[in-house]
Amino acid sequence: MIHTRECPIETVINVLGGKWKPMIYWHLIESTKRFSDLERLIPAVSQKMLTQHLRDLEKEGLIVRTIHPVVPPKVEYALSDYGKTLIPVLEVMCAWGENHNERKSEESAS
Amino acid sequence: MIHTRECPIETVINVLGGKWKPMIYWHLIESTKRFSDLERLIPAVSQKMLTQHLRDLEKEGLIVRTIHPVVPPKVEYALSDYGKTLIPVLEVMCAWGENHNERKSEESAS
DNA sequence: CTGGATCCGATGGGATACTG
DNA sequence: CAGTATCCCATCGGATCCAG
Repeated sequence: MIHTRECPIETVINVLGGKWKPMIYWHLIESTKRFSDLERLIPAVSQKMLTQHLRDLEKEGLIVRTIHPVVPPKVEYALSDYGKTLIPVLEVMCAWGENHNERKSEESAS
Repeated sequence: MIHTRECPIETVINVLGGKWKPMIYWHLIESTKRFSDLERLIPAVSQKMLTQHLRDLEKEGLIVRTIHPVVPPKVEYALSDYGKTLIPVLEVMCAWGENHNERKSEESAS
């Protein structure tokens, strides 16, 4: 089978490109979170998008979804070992992004 | 003035998030390019999106647009000094993206 | 608590035609 | 050569309602 492999940079953008994916991922770096935790930590996200983005990240193998068979339902999301390999990438992106925001602030203040 | 500063990772995604922006940027790393060069190098991109993405990248200060007042028109696009600071970020993203694509290829081959 | 289903507006991007 | 203008469709994301 022939893979018309996409540009690797686009790959990263596809993986993190959803509106809330970076923030979801960011919170999971700190620790495992429940669905309701993420809702609380990211108040502006809708249930629909939170669910959808979590499914996307899971499908890419970056996070692990654990269902505890209890009542009421308890579902936890955590970075997979593989997902953790993205952390250094995030840090580099983050550093540049912060600098870029600084730059735009100064420019609008001039 | 208060800046509600966006997540730095989202900043990077906003800057590179257009469908063709990574590829445009990638080609400009190698050397200055004319509009028609980019059209030739990225055959699938429409004139509209190429123009729009180039304007976006210019607005962010990453590339410089130079108009040579000659007939026929000649316009060149080049990375700005500031734009070059993104190169290391791109390389990190690219490395991870390649690995991720590999991983998905293997998984679909199993 | 953790979703799924549905509807709807906003945005992104493609196709085509036209212009200095 | 290097665009601009217009129309159109697909996808994204928000709001709301429903369910195990």
